[in-house]
Amino acid sequence: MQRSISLTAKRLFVHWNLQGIGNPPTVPSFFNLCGSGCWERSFASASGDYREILRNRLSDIIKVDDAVDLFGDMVQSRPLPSIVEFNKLLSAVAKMKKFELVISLGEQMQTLGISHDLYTYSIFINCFCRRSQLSLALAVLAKMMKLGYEPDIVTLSSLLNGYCHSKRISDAVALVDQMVEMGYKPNTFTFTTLIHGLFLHNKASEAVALVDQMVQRGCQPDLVTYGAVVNGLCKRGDIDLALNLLNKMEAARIKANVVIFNTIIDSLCKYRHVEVAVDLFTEMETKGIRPNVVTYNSLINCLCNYGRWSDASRLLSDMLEKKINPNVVTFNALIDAFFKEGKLVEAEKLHEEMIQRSIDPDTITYNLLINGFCMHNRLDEAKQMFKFMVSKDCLPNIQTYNTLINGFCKCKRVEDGVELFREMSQRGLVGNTVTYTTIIQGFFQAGDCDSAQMVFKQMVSNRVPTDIMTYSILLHGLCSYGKLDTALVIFKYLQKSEMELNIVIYNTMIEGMCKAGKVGEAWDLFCSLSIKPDVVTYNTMISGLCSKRLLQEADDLFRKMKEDGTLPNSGTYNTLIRANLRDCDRAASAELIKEMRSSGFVGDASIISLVTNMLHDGRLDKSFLNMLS
DNA sequence: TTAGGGTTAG
Repeated sequence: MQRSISLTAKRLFVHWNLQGIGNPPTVPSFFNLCGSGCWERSFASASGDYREILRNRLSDIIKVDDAVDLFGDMVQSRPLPSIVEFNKLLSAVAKMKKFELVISLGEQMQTLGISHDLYTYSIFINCFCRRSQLSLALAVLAKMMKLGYEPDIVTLSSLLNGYCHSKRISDAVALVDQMVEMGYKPNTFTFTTLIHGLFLHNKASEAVALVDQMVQRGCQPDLVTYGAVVNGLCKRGDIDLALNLLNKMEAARIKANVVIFNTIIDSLCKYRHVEVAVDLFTEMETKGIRPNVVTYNSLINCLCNYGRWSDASRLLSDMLEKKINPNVVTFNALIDAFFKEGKLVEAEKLHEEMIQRSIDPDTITYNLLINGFCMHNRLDEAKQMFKFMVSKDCLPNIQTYNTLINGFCKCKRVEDGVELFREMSQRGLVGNTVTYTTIIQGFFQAGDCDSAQMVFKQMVSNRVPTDIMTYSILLHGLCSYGKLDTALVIFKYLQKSEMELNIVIYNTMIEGMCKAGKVGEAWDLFCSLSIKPDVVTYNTMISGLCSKRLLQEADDLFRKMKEDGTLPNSGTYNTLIRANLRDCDRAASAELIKEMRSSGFVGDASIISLVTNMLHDGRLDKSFLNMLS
């Protein structure tokens, strides 16, 4: 028996070496064995009372501080508690996800000469794996095996988790196969870990297939397995598959819990299937699963986003009736919704109500309030709220500053925005892509092209990542200030880069070229588009052609646009009508006006004044004006 | 005594 175990261990090493891991790294010093056996004093001599107290304290650990205190007492008590008690403590800390603390306590144990056992090592391996320190986990495993401890299915499942979290999904899959070959029997933990890993690496179909394979391999998926799969599917928007799983669970007599329902309901909300979400909400109640505050928050938020106020308010009362207390998330969703509806007073009242209900507003609450005021150009109130936030010891984060900076920039107060940027940096917050992009836009809007370009240069030299928004704002700014050549240099660089260009960028360049009179170049770019033009692209190009009096070409493009399924808008018609009027083509103009009117659009101010002028000098007759109104 | 998943707000 003993012989077969050590043989297995050896094969395991061969396996890892074959996988190219090489020799496991050196074990951290604290894992070196010292004084083995000498601390293996049992609790036999300790009084029953003491053991009872220790057992109670171990099972009562709720906070990290409790655990640390208990550890201090344990290492001081004589005789020392057994390794079993220490393991229980470490396990409790690991469950709080304080993996670093677990490692540090292990280090202290080693210093004190308390040696580890298989369970202790398994806990460490788990901690290193959860922290994505796979090499350290492997080092502990190597040490452990050197000491004669054979990894069990738990140890290996932890390690599997490490592979899954370390971009080594194919190695993870291979590890499970290897485990089977070596006589380990994968259980629900093993499979669930791998399924979760597959989702993490975007291998959803493999993950779903593995659920069925589990059954074939004599392993029934449990609630946790289904939870992992439902979550993975919902995140990708595969909600139908997630709903199918609910049925599968029912068939397997596994009762879904509220979190699983919440996950699906929230996805349904996000993917705009509100009615299905509400139905599922009713269904869970009939199935005896009580919705909680999260369920209500998802639905209320979604209904508010759709402007379905009465439905949202009905749910809110329903929630209160059922004695489910709204929390900070509920209030945040409502505050946001009120601001978006322009109900500033109501939003502020909600903030007051939170305080009355002793629900502490958090950073998100303040960010929403600040953003709400900024959206409605109430900069002073926004700034006041910012000060209030700071006075309440709620630390502003990068988003708080970005919101305020954006508010000031939109009001053409870019200098105030820059001042905030300085303040932010003094607080140790580093500007991100949004911060720089906002300020670049602010300078352009304030007419300061040079400063905008300077900020962009600074952004690049500070290695702040640029994104598609940065470039659309930069190119748009440069083009509108007549710096087409500079814009072209950047645009050509972008075309060669990895960045996936969107239609907005192309629209900007086509517009810039047309405005600079280079309609031919714009046309070439338009013809070379590898993505679908949108209504703005067509309008810009049509307008460019019209500016060169290429009315036939503009009309051809107008037809092509409709053939391609792009609906013309008010801008399309107005551009074409204006051009045809200027060209004195009354018949074409009249035709277009008719079509425009039947599509529900009207002539804009420039058309009206153009027609009026033409009436005065006799180029048009009165019937034209009648057609327009 | 060791291992697995998951929900809400900007």
